[in-house]
Amino acid sequence: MPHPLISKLGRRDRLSDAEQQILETSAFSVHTFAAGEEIVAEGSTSDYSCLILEGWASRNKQLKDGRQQITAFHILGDFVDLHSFLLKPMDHTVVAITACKMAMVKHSVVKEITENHPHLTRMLWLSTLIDASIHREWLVTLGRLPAPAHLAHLICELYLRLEAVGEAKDYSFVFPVTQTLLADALGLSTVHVNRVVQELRREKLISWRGARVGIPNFDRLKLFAEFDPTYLNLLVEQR
Amino acid sequence: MPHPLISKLGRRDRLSDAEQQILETSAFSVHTFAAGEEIVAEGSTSDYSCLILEGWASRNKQLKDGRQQITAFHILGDFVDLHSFLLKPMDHTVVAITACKMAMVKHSVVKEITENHPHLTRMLWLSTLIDASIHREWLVTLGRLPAPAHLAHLICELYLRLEAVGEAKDYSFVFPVTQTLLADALGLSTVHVNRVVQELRREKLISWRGARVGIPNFDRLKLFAEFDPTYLNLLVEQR
DNA sequence: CGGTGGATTGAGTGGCGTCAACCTGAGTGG
DNA sequence: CCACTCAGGTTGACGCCACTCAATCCACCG
Repeated sequence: MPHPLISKLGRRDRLSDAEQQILETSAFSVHTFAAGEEIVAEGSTSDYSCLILEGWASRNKQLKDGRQQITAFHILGDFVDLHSFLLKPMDHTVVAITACKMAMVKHSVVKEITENHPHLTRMLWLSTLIDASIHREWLVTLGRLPAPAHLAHLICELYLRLEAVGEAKDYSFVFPVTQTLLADALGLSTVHVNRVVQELRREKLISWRGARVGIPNFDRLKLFAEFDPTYLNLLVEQR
Repeated sequence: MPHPLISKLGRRDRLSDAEQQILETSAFSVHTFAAGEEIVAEGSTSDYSCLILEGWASRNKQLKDGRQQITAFHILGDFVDLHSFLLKPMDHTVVAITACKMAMVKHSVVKEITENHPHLTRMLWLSTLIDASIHREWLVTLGRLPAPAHLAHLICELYLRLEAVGEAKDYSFVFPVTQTLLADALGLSTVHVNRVVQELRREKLISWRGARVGIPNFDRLKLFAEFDPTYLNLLVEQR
């Protein structure tokens, strides 16, 4: 199987063989983390970044009273904390949602890429820009959409992102997130998330049994969520 | 006076004389925009980016019903849409809040920097990473803080950012934003913003007369807002 | 001196929070 | 094979934060 970051970036621009080669050999080791385990601590300064080979992770920011906000969900091929290459110290925690296999890449290797491989540098830069673009979309859905549309929007996004890396098809995917975590991502209470999930089920906008989410009619869900996939930059361009 | 982007980046790492020279000569022209004018349209694909030399701008995303969410405020030295260098098409609008003087930089110039000036490339990358870090902090304040703390947090952030580019001192700054715009940034209604502003005034956490905001006791405001400036990356580091 | 954008206020409503209980299914150990 | 545990999902009662609608006030300006 192809390297997940190569597939992910390859959806946005063509990578040369040499560039693919560099990415394939960039990791110095592969670590496994258990579900719930902290992968990167807030306030830490590391000299490597983590790329997901398997599993789901999230970026969390804690408040003083113990509540938290999830600012991103990450899946196969995501370079979760690539920004820690330049941003120090980390402004948030990275937590494994499921068991995760992560490729660890030294910052010195990233730095070497920026010194000698301008196009590949731009592609890595791009991947952090897409993260930022998703942050902006989340700001809109969090700030302005009612809770049901907000959840629907998140499901549209995750489906397309998963589909782009081959982890979803036929409008169905494995969603290993509890309603409690979902509440932290949507800025809601657990109780209200539960009611909103039931509403979407009742309206036949989604099905969700166990860990599997299904979307009976993607266009209807998109319309309901005012979802426009432009911000995911899923087009091949010269970059 | 020094070039504002040089001051901004210089707060995060040392720039060589050659790098400063490149930034100073990077603009192909300077444009002026009137207050309220659209600087960059959503959905457009331009071949240049804009750097603020004077004034305030915002990034806006519209909903179908005409409501909008502001995802960022930008001030002197901010490279507002540098990400459009790699991200196409634009996922949001850029609007002038006040009259704005903008330096226009061709993407071909940025690309040339990525080909030949790795450290400067990293510094430009850094500036987009700081934007993303601010987005994440906004997600937390929007999702989890009550409205008064949310507003207080925004005021702490803007004060420090303005102070870092010499546009604020002595805990006072010009804030040329109407309560309507503030509502769009905070994800609130105009009416409620008004009540929240009055609450902060009543509690003597801020003063706000005309366009000038004052902070009588920054530590109290920080505490009230749970504000921690780490995410602004205002420290000089090797990057 | 009327027009206009922005700030302010009041009344009524509803989305979402909190608290507290209860249900369900998967895993575990006797 | 069944009692027990426990995480996660579900439900009800009740209250508040923030919304909508609508009016009014104020400063500035042509």
